[in-house]
Amino acid sequence: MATDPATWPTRDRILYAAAGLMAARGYHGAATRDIAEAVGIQQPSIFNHFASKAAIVEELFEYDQVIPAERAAALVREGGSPACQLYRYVEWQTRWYLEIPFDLRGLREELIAELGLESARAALQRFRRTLNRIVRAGIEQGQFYADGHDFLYPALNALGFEVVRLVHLEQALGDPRRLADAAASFVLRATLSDPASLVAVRAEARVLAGADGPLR
Amino acid sequence: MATDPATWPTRDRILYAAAGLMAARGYHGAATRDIAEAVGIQQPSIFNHFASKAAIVEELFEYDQVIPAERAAALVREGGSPACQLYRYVEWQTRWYLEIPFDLRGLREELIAELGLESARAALQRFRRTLNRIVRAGIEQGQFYADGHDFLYPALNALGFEVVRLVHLEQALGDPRRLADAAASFVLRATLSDPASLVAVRAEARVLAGADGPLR
DNA sequence: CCTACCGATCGGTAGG
DNA sequence: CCTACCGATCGGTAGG
Repeated sequence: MATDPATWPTRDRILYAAAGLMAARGYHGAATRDIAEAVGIQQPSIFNHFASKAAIVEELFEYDQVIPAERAAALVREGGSPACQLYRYVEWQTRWYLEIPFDLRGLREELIAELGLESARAALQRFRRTLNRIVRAGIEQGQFYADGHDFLYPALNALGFEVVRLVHLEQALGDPRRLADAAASFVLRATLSDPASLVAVRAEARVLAGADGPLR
Repeated sequence: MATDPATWPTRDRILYAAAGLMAARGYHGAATRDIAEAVGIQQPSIFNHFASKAAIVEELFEYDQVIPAERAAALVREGGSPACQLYRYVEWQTRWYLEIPFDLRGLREELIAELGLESARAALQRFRRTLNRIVRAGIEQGQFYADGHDFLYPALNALGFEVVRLVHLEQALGDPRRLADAAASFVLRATLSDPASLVAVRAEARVLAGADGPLR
């Protein structure tokens, strides 16, 4: 997809407009007429591209849940210490939300159950399992502080949210890699039993990722 | 307010039902008819207690923004090191969300602007200023890691969310004070330039709070 | 706190 | 991708 939404195919422009409006006013607050107006088409034309309003959201959850869950699982398969896996995931997540053009903050988890979005539900479950596995292994091996994991999942969510917020404020973000490292370091400082080992974790991650790991 | 919502005055039961439904389906997804049904009255009767649907939300923001902002400012006035102030605020916030009966997760910040809720807007601004002051002082004094503050505000929000989620899952939470300490410790480990100083920060907070500080 | 009801807006369909 | 339109539901009012 090109960087300027105005040049995109209608289908993608619908996704883009829907995401933005739902981020501002929530799923029920974003009317299909508002979405159509932002795209520059009439409201019923939306249903030539999507079977329903829920189908638009389902596709947005692909970016917000399905792909991140797959990536987390892939990073675990690539090995490394639990802290290294966590570091690499947060780093990847940050760069992911920086790269995609959609504002996904309107995608509250409750929508998955309300709209019956099966693939998103399965992805969320998979992601939580993967994260739990990393945390449990890290605690067993003494790499993670034993009590910190209660807040890890919401902390990850919050960092994702914050990155999206910063992107859509068009704030000066600086280098994506620097921001990704800052986010991952924040999480790991809160989680590592020995925060001084963060330097070693970062080095381990760099080796595993190679000099210039691709985003996807 | 008693612990069983069924025994409350109608006005409070409207607040309780509205909060719960908005947490599940968002502001626009929670219809006044749904709220009335949960309360056990007819839909138009709601407007005998509140001038509008927005007025219900405005009162809920009192618990979610106005009171926390006041408390943060009060804690700063009570002194102590910046880390101590931050620790005490997170601890208080956790106990606050554990104590109040409302599920406030439907109160997205964007609602404040959309509905023109002036007191909530002012409180949010005040809270952010207070938090920035603490963080700036902590960095200047070398107590906080200089790069961590980007993620502090969203991290605080996330912890609040998570506590509310745990409460409404009716999960075994154990001692509120233990959970409050865990939340505050999580934030401070991510923020302190020397995480080992957390023990000293905790001790400083205990002295300032006295043996048994009241919640309000 | 109720019944009766209002105009506005909702997601979606028919048919081209 | 459009116009015309549907039944359902929305927040809120009138009047008791």
